[in-house]
Amino acid sequence: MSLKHGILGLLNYGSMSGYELNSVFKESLSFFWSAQTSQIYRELETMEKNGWVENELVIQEGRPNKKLYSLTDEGKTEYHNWLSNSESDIENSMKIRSAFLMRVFFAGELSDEDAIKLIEDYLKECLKTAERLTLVEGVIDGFSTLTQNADKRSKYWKLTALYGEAYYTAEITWAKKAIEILRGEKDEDVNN
Amino acid sequence: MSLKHGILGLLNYGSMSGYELNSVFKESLSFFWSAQTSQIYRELETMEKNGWVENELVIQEGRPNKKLYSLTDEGKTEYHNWLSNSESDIENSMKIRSAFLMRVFFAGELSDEDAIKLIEDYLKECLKTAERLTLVEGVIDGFSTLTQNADKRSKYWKLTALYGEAYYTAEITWAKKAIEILRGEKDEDVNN
DNA sequence: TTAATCATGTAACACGTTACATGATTGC
DNA sequence: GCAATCATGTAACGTGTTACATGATTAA
Repeated sequence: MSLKHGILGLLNYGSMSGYELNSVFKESLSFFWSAQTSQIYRELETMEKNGWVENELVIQEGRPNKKLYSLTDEGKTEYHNWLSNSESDIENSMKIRSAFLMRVFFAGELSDEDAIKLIEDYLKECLKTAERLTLVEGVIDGFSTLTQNADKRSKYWKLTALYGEAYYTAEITWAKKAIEILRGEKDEDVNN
Repeated sequence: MSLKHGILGLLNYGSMSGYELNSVFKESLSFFWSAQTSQIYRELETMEKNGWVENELVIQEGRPNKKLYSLTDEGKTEYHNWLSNSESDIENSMKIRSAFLMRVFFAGELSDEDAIKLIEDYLKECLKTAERLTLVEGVIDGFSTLTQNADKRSKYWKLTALYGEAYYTAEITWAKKAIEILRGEKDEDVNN
């Protein structure tokens, strides 16, 4: 149920329309929880049925009308319960889900060259992503000027950025080592 | 579509019933791609409609009859295409999806103590999981004696285990550092 | 002889993805 | 004046999760 709680968290910063929510989501939470636009609109409807949010229709000129969503008291309660009752999601957050690793698992079916190329392609993407990540701290500083209580919040935002760095560093280290191992074994074969 | 391809990969080792597939899946692929029993049965049906697998009903005594699934030529083709056309899934494998990180992002709403506890709980789970992982190499060695061509395959299986070690090591390092940072700032506050 | 678990699945619902629709406004 | 994109969504389908059903066999 994390998309719902991500939305609650953002609406807790202030009321927003679905469109704005979507943009803010993509600039912040999408780094560790991606979601399509259509999904956000659907979740908003469900959350409204749950009584977690309510909306006010804002009539606009020259552009489509919008629904300004805000948290209800029930929504705030739900949000704070989710935040404090840690145990629930942690087990799920332990799980790795990677189609790439599945391919590595089956890479014995490929030639050694193709297997090495597979990991090299992954390494390249990781390097790219890691580089993009260095820009995130800047975004955080920019975003934090938009909200009150910024110091306390941005401290935690930065911890998630730090996580990203640690994560991709580990991916890169592993990929390099894997390639080394595979190349090493290949050369041994050649020498025997 | 990775569940389908995981199933193709396992059936490529030999024909199996849904039940056996499920067990083998849980012992091997579930480490990086979890799936419910019910999902595996459904995917098998879809894959049969796609012409990727076919099944033969085996009548049994004293226990339920079973459907022995095996790959068709089309299924083999699909499997090898998936294995070699790397690009497709790599972008998706870049994505992090973690409800835990979402909580960290919003942890500014919590007291410092509760925020630290959140990360400590995560750290504990990571340590547990990392420990369980050391058992995996043994499982791999055991499993590899069951199949032909074991050397080449188990080399890649071990790379995925190596990945797991690198991954959880990074998580643990990050979590410890995060706790240190949060504690450090707390103590500074006390001293000012 | 009762509880666990083996071996097979089905049904319903929640969540995620892809593709499309509408009309205004801005940039070239 | 034409293309891009802003701002709002809907519809259909694919994937993942939860809960349940059946009857045999094995272990305490």
